[in-house]
Amino acid sequence: MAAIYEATIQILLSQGLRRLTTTRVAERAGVSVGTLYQYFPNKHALLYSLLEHHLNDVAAKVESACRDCQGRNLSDVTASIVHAYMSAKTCNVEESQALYQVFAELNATELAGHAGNRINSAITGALASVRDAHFDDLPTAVFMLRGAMRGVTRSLFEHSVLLHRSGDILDEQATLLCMAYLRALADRAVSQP
Amino acid sequence: MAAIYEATIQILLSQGLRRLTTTRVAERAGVSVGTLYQYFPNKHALLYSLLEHHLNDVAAKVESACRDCQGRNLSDVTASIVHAYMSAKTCNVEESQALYQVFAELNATELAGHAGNRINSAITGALASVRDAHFDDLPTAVFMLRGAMRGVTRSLFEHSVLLHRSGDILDEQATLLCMAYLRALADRAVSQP
Amino acid sequence: MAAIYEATIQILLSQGLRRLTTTRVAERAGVSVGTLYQYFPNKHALLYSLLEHHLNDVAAKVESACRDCQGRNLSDVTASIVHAYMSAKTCNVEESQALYQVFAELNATELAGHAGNRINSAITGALASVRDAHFDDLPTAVFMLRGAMRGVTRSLFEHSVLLHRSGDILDEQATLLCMAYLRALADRAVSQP
Amino acid sequence: MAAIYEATIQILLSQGLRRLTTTRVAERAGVSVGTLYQYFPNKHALLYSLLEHHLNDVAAKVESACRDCQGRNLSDVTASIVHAYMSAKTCNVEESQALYQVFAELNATELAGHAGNRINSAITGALASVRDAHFDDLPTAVFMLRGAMRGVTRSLFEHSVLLHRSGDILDEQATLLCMAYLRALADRAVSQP
DNA sequence: CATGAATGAGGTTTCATTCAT
DNA sequence: TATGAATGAAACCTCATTCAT
Repeated sequence: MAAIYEATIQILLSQGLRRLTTTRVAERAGVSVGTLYQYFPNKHALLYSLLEHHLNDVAAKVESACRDCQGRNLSDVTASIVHAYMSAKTCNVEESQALYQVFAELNATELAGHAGNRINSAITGALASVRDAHFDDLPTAVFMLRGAMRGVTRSLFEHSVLLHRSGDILDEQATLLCMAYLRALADRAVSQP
Repeated sequence: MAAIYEATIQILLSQGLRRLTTTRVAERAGVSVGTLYQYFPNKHALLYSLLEHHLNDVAAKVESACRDCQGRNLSDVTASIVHAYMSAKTCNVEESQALYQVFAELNATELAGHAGNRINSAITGALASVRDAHFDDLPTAVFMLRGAMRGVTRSLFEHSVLLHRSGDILDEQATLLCMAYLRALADRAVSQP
Repeated sequence: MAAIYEATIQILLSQGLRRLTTTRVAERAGVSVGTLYQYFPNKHALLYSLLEHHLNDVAAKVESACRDCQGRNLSDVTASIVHAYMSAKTCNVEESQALYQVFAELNATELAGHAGNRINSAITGALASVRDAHFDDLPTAVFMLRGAMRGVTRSLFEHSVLLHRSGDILDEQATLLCMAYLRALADRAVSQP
Repeated sequence: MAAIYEATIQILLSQGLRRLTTTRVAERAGVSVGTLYQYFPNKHALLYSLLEHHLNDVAAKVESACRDCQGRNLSDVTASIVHAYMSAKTCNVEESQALYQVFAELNATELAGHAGNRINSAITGALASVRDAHFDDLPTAVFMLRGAMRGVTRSLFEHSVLLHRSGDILDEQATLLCMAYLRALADRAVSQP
């Protein structure tokens, strides 16, 4: 089954979602179509499952990072979250990249919903525990944060050249982006009681 | 031809890219398939053209906003850019939403490349003209900015509920996000000469 | 479309329902599969339509015969009905024979229902109008009559040799079968008031 | 093996011949496909065997009834035969009903041939032994009789409501149908020597 | 013997595209 | 120029059958 996942990703990258056929996946995975259909009831389920795994991986990493930085100050917490998110996405570049197509095809809202909620909760918890800052409207803050990280990551994959650019610049910039925003939010909360 | 574009978007929204067939588009547009094929050499060209229009629209609006705020201070420039980008995306919600699928399907890098370059240039020019701030690494700053705006917008469309939320909160938050980032960058440039 | 019907019947006879594929039907009909699917939304619809036509033909012939013998005596009416039914089935031997398989496959109850009701009504009307006999329980009589004709016809097709046997013997025997039954029923009704 | 037969019938009734797969049969029977293939060389053999059993059952019951009424008068003999046939079919409603599909699929002529010959011989013998009647053309008489019983029974299963109707009416009517016919035949033989 | 994962030919259906009218 | 019936390659999926365990 790992072979099937792997094959799916390879084809997604080399031929695109449009040319991803169950037959081709099976062939590349070195099994027969019939075998593929014993693991997944249909093509949709295969893609769904692949995406689910990926999103859960990301969610797990973010959750873990958020647990580990509970109660620290804003700088540490933000850096942890951003790093966890971005490295989860970039540690397996091919997979991440391949899945963007799948995400658009599947009505991914539902799927993103589950993993998305896990991420939301984790980040919300972490931000609420920050020692040196307070946020009035956490849901909005978290929404903006995720949007920003997501967009930056997505753009990163499109300009794949940048991926190999002394890797940490973007991580650092993304942290700066998020931190500056959160600090601004927190300052506002203080000055507008 | 406007009818064909319109029909394409309708079908994209109601049936998804997967079920978008040239026959269905023609039917919905009230013309015959043959006619459709006189305007567009093939299906790909139709989608490509649709996306191109959209991206050029956005680029044009951002360019216009950037021209209008040349030489102003950071707050004004940032607010202008963010507002131009987000309102360009949200003024025609259905279209924007529908096109996400197309964007993923087409190897959009090429396409985004052209309109993308226009946007990059415009923002770069605007930021360079800002009176009260200076940026060492403009390309990176612009890259981050676009990524952030893009991600926020994308998330917005997925949680379509938020679209109807007292409209300007997100615009305002996005501006805050971008401005805080740019200010932080500028401050850094000053203190690390 | 006539070519498609014809091809379907040919294949049903030569290869059986099991080997009847849409591709084969199209090929034999001299059209492409695509064309077949422009006339019939799916395989089931093709078979259904074929069967419907046949059953309606039979129903029409029986109805016509029943109209023409209104008010005659039992002998004439019975002979007319039996002859109409059997000749409707035997005038197009191949078609009738081929359709037995289809009838079993489709949950034909529904289909037979419509044409079946037409036949029932026609026969009921004819029997009610018979001058020299009266029936207490017409529904049952009609049910038995149809069952008998049907079974005899069916057996006839299985022993296709008999089809070429001085054709009218079976028609005559079937008439005898039905008439004897109806006469017995009528006599009973008289003697058991 | 009884479990396999049973499972086959269940699936035939619940899903239809089209969805009857060896895997499904095995699963429902609580064995593995491999095991199923140790009892039956292939799917066709399973269905064939099932049908054969059924037809032999019917044949055996008719034969038995015919033996028991040797030398009686026409009424008794006819009633015996009809009752034997119809009760053989209705004692196991589900099985009978399920097998109609199989009968149509298999080129049943061959199969029906064997059991059919047994039934033919039995009925022929019984009719030949009747004390109070004589038939010139026994083969035809038997052919008609079987056809009539068969058609009535088949219709009965299609209108499954009727199955629960004070059970014996149809048995009685079928007897009436057959007896009237045979009596008419016998009378004719006498008057047309 | 029993098992059931693996096979892959073959079936149904869709759809981009053409071309005679 | 506009039409839309026809095309047929190619997609998804099923299932009878085998064979290593």
